[in-house]
Amino acid sequence: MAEISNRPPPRPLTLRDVSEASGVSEMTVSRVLRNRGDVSPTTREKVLAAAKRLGYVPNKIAGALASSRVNLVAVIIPSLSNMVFPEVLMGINAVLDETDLQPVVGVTQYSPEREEKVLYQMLSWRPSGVIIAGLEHTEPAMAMLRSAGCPVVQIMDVDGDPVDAMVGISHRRAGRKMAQAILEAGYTRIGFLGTKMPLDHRARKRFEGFTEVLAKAGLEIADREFYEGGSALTKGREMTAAMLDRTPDLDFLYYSNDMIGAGGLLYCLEKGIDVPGKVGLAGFNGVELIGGLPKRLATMDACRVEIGEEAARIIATRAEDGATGSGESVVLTPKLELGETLARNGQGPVDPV
Amino acid sequence: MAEISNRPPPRPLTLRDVSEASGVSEMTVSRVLRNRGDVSPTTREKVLAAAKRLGYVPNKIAGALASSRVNLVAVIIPSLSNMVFPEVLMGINAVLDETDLQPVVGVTQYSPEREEKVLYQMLSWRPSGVIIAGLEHTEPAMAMLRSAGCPVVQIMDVDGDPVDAMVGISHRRAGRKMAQAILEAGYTRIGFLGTKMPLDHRARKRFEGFTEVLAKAGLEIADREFYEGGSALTKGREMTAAMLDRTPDLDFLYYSNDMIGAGGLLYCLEKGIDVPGKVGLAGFNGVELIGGLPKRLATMDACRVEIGEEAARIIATRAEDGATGSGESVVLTPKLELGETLARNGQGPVDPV
DNA sequence: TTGAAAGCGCTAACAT
DNA sequence: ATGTTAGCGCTTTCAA
Repeated sequence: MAEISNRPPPRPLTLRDVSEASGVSEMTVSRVLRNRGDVSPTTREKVLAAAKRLGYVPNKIAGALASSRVNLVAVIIPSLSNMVFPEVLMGINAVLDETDLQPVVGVTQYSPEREEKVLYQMLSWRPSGVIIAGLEHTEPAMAMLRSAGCPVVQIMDVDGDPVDAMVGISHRRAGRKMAQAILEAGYTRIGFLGTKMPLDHRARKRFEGFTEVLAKAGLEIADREFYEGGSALTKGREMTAAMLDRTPDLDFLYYSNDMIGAGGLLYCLEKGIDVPGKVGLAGFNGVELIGGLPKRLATMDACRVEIGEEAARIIATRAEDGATGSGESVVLTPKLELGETLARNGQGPVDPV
Repeated sequence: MAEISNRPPPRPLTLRDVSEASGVSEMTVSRVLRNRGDVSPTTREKVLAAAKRLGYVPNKIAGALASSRVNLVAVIIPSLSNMVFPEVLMGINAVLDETDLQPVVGVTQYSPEREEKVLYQMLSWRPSGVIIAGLEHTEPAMAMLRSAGCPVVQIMDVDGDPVDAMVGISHRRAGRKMAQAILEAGYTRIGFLGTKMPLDHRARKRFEGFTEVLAKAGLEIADREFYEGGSALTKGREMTAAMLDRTPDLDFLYYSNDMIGAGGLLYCLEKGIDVPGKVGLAGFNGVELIGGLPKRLATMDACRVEIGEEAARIIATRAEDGATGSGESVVLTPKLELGETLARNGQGPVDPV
């Protein structure tokens, strides 16, 4: 029996190895492996067999350099700990899976400096597209986005001007709509509970829209509470307790996200507080979890998965078309869901916004 | 005033552009930009200034090809919709952030075929390391991992043999420990509720460990219920209702994850069922959310963040050392947390496992 | 249908 | 401390 070495070669295999093993030129091997150009079925088989037998994995680095085509899409998001962003990623994944594009995820922790670094790193791979959360960036980051040389889609927010394309919802409008619904239901002593995040522009815009409508009605936020870190559900509980203790005459609590809202809801139910009779509650995001709570929390869907899908679709389409389009703008409209925690005296708002 | 064009150049900038703009050789520019070798402070400044002024972003594709060094780490996980995996990613991110390594995430949707494809894609970028969930893979995937030519860390599970390194917990042991704790607390009519996932080997192993201990005590699972898709919290509610309805004499419900457990807990509390007196409950994972529930659910910490950190640390260390180590095996021990839902007659287990 | 030559933009290795 | 030369492993382009 001839001696056959099965040890994996110490050096990664190259096209040349496949070429020699199949007795066909490197060029033809390359053509077979990429399904480009005409190759006779016989040759094709020979090459495929050799490649498989050797366990050849093409080197995309070299391929990308030679063709200046890279199938990577840079995705830059602030965080992974808030399910909102993994959900956006799911949308992106779902669409890119149909193409040969690969998402590469960078996380900024809501830090502009980290965002700048991550963006620089990603651009140095010359990706086929950039999907980045938000419209606000440092000046250097903006400069990089402008001269990225590939489609750039800014997501989640549409209150502002994009560098190129954008996909998202208007958080200012979301805040306004919620305020309107609350006022129409007859609530007037309203508390706000949210994150202590000066750099979360979207939360800020929602808050601004919210207070704007209150102001028009001659009202102000009656109390407010902010948190940082920790389990959102627990924080929601604690903040709610603190606030109702401090300002007992509040009749509505507006939470900047569903998780703290859920915590607040559980707290109120435990304390036997009549929701939404005595106190109404609302959150933001429309997370799936709400359906499993004892009462469905009022919320507004942030269209997370859809945003990811649309953004990916823009990149994918431009990649196919050879970068036809530009400046696409997809404005999604979050649905207001009253659930069972926003309806005073059994009467909900009439026709919000 | 001289005419200065500020339009971004149509062609991406190269080292050569910086070289010409600064009057220094390409090689020296390269050295400055990578902080390699000795460069006089004067030259250094000139180069840095030119690079910044032009907005030069190095091309890592070319760099990687020339140096055969790639700062990418392939991370392959089954899903993003279960917070477990984003948490692992957070651990990986936290550690890699200290290095110049970049994680690239691939999602398999628990499909072995997709896993194979994703792995192939990632390996074609010749990453500096692979972090992949699980010990079970298709034969071709195993072959790829074996000949990856870089560190491979299999995570989450340690019940089996790794290709190279592994970091995780023993799910079989976790199942055993929980069963033991339940039996010691005096529960005997036990129902199991979990996902309908033949490909979730870790859930399967927990279940096996669990039933193994029951069997030794002469017991069997008294009822079982499986689900697929949908909101875990809601499913937990529904399955619990169905099971207690069908088998009213159950005194314990073991859930394969905390989210469905939380749903079950909320349901029981609403129905006024005495927990843990009439029915005890336990989940798995140790998610943060548990702290915000009306009663803390018994669970077992799956060490998610820590697993990510350790895995990343192995890759990072080997990347520094020039691949010294090999075959590292980190076995973490999940803490059993009895919470407030596993203690019959106010008496918890004595000394589990 | 196949092959040969010439780079892609950078860095290793060797001058100087 | 700086420059020169020769590739890295592929694909593009042109030729046969």
